Amino acid sequence: MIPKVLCLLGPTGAGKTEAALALAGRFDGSVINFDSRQVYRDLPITTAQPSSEEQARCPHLLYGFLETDEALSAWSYAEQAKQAITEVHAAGGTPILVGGTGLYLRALLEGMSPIPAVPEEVRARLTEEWLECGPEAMHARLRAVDPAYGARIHPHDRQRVTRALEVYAATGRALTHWHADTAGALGLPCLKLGIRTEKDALHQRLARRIEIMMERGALREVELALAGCSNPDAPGLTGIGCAELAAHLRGQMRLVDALWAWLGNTKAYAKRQSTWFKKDPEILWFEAADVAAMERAAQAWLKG
RNA sequence: GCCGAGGUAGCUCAGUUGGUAGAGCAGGGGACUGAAAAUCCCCGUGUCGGCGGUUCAAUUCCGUCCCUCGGCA
Repeated sequence: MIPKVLCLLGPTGAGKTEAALALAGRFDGSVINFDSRQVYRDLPITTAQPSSEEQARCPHLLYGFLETDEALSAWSYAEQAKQAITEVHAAGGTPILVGGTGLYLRALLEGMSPIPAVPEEVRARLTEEWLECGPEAMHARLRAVDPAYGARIHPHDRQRVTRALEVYAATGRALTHWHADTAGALGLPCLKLGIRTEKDALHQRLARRIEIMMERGALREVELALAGCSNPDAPGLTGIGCAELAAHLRGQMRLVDALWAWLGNTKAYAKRQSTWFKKDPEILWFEAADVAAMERAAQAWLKG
């Protein structure tokens, strides 16, 4: 039997955690994370992971399980999330996906192209070449091997240009060809519930949330994470808030400026998330506080 | 009161050897297939402090006034 999955999504700070607990209580749910930063063990405060009290109220999976210097690819995330869904379903619970990383959710529900893992040294070499040759030359190389993708991607988009080139270097196939195939889609029935918040209200919540994080020891948390990690560019340290506090701890920024930058970057991130989710016609949108309406929608769908 | 330094975009500032001005941040919109809280793209008329003067033309030069910040009294 194929598990029915609930999904709760929306921009950061919209109130997903509270709504998730309500849904979990109602439908015997287990919460499965799809947020790319809440996976880091040493940064629970800065990444706004549910507190231990909240996590005690129902099973929580895929939170805080990675070391700061470990990266999590979308593919790898999707594999682990599938496993988690299977486990929850086998135990008779309702899987509830909660998070805000659109790419991870897409990878899980719709699959990705079955591209083999690219050796680390290939990526390292291309990153170096980017620095040596510059964006225009690298983009010209991309257009030569994959004109279609080159036309879609801006020359300055370092991450995508080097990614396309590393896939070509490692597999001899253009990314456009790979994208014609997808694999790993589960065909899961999934009800997507979106939390929408009025912008000014969201911005106030985000500002308040930063204050709370500071009260809970965000600065100390980042200090310890930095101390415990030899790589200053580690994936876990690139999260919003962490990067700004790290700059302050290194003496590059006054604390007030770091907090201000943190808020600004969080707002911009919330906007990027909204832009991503806006394009998904499957999402049913709800006002932040209207948990009852979400429960009704979920109830009707789970029965139907 | 005197001597300096300033007053230009919401903020911090650049600039125009005279031809009505542009960066960063903030704000708005968008892209997105294994780094995604990542990585990128697009969007700038503002009495250039007020008023006079010189000039074909002043935000720019001159005068004067107002305001801010230092220093000296």
